[in-house]
Amino acid sequence: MYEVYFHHFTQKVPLTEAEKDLIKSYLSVKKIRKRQYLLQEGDVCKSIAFVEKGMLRSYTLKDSGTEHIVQFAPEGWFISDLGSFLSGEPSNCHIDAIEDSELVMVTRAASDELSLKCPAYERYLLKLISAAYVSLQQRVNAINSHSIEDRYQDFLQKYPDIALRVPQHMIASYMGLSPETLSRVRRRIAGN
Amino acid sequence: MYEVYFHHFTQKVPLTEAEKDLIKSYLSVKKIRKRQYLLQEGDVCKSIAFVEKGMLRSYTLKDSGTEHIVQFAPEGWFISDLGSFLSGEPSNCHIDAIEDSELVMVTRAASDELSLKCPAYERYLLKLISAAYVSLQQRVNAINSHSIEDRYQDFLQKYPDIALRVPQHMIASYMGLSPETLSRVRRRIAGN
DNA sequence: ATTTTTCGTTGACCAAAGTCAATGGTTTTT
DNA sequence: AAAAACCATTGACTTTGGTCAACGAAAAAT
Repeated sequence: MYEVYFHHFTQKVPLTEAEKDLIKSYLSVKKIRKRQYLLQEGDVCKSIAFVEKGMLRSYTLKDSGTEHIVQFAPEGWFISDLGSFLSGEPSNCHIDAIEDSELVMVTRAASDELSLKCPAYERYLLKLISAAYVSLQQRVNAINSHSIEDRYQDFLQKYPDIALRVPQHMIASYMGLSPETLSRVRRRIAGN
Repeated sequence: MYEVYFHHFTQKVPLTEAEKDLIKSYLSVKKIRKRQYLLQEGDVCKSIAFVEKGMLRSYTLKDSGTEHIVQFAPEGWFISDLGSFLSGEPSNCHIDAIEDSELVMVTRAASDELSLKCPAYERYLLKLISAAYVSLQQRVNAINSHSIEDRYQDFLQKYPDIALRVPQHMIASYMGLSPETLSRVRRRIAGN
């Protein structure tokens, strides 16, 4: 357990064995089955989940019942509703497992205490969130300035693993498209 | 000088006078005139700029020459190309001043050294970027799940100051719309 | 093994947004 | 004060993507 987590961690910030043990004492492990919720709309998001194995997604539901996928999280990624996690307000999104998964969980309390006791942990968090911010900003910019053909091809190139493991209508939802439109985009790309 | 900066800072993280002085010694001030560049495509982004006064924007240019505004930064906000700042790679966006502005600048080297010497500084950075991440995520979600009417009204409500100080075609660009479309949206909203 | 459900694709049609062009009002520059 | 540049709006037309409905294939449930 924790292999993927600490591998990811030490890629960003080096750790002594003592620090590793300290951090470990604040973590917990959670297994979750496909289709099971990690968070439901209205709950306060109390943890950040790091994915050791499997894949999760977060999404919002419109009144009409339509899903809008915010994020996919395969192995080596984290998932949470940071807005709710940081503010303590109820979340307006759902998180569930797309595959049977294993997670490393850090609660808000644990994270705050670790931040004080262990500068390396806070540094890791900063790098984690900075990277997430940068990639979100690229996503917004692509939405505003690239064709959906380009955006779909970028998605395939950037997340080939996700593309293979997830049904296409979820990718459409992530891109803000109807499944029919994504299907037509694929045909156009294939046939040239 | 630095009033707005430290006001913003201490809202998020408390500071002793000693810490304040230490941090001050790593900052510098920059004045920039309307239309002047802070960063151009191809440059490496070497600083984070905090806006004391005035307003800046970051944007990308498509081959066709069309601008796509990534972000506005009025007083109390920071602006940078974090991707380039963190990686040291050349930026693919421009930053310029929409109004005559005064900035507090932190270079990458200063930021790294401060992070080591002053935990409060690193904590501030974490909060700053976390907040930016949360608001970006809300933006992506709004793009994928709300009508442009709703998005425009949200923009007006969330950033009334920006809406008043910036020409409408820039807001259109920020929202990924043509100026004509935004104009029609406004008419529809007004006349209902 | 058979029945359901889920998925991706396709067609026909409709609605939304982009493009192009023109206009008139501001603001800036000179 | 006049000229130039910029800006928002509007109309006509085109393109793009959404919606609805149907179909067949594959996967999951029974």
